[in-house]
Amino acid sequence: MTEAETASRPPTAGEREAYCAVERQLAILLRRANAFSAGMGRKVHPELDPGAYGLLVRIDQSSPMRSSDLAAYLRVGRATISRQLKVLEELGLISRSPDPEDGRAHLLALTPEGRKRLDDARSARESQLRTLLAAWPEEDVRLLARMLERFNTLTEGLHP
Amino acid sequence: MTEAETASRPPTAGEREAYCAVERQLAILLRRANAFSAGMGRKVHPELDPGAYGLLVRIDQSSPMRSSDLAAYLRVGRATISRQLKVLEELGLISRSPDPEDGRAHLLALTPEGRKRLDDARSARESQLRTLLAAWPEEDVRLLARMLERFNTLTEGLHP
DNA sequence: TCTTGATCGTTGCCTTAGGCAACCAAATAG
DNA sequence: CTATTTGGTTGCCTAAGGCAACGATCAAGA
Repeated sequence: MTEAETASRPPTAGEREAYCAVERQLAILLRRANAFSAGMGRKVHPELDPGAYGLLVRIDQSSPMRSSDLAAYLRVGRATISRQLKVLEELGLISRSPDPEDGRAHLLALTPEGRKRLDDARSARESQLRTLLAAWPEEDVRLLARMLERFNTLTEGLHP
Repeated sequence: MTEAETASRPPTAGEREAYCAVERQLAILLRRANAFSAGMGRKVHPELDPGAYGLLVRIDQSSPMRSSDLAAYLRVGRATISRQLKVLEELGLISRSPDPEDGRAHLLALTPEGRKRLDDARSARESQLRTLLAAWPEEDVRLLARMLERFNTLTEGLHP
């Protein structure tokens, strides 16, 4: 069956039930996200707040990058990113150098201190997650990661 | 292997990689959660904001229930729940009747109007999700739901 | 070349969600 | 009958994010 057919025909009862289940579980997860993120990063250096963590991860993956790219990737306005980057720069975790090819833009990169803090935070979060998932076999952990990744990929190409 | 053994021995390289992958995908999902929720509920009646939706779902599942149960379930303070319930009551979507067995507590339930709005919101969100997941076979959608449910269950028994 | 429009980043002002602490009323222990 | 605990509400605070406005820069066209 093609994707177009899948999108155009009415859903079967089974499909409706499946979508509804995803929708319900996502609602729970997203609703608990705050407390969850807090628990995830509480052990880390307190100045590295949960919000900053996501920025550092992405900068680490794709530096050098510009702040508007970061905003688009995280589906957040440039204003939000700008404010959070200012804090990260004041803490010495990132550097903003002028883009040699575009006088308006700045290029972001982790400082050595930023990389160290990011590694600390990452292993702390990983350890929290390990505690939580201790009873799962490794294949299930991998499967969860793969399903989440596939789902995240779906939201990649949305640009509103 | 028992759960205790799993929790106590050091992780293998493969396991570390698996936890790290889950951690990374969760970070992306949670970071995009705001924009995602907004997109999910934008089509619904605007007075039914994304935050209220999660409350209505839970009240629908487990009514009659008390507001402190709701707070514990969603991992937020009683204050937050109280304020949001006040709005929902003013909109006529829920009723708060005194608990006959405990003079301090109130029992929450959906009003007919609340149920109607919830059904509208649910089917709108379900439809958005269907558009997003159109290319997935039904088994994969079910699998995603099941993995999310299993993960959410892990956070059920946490009481900080 | 100069002008017009688009883009990058920043800042000000606003709303919303949520936490903490104080409080009241009701229940329960002694 | 007091003392402590618990359910719910409210006041005050912070953090995150959106929108709009702005300055600076780039790009395209007359």
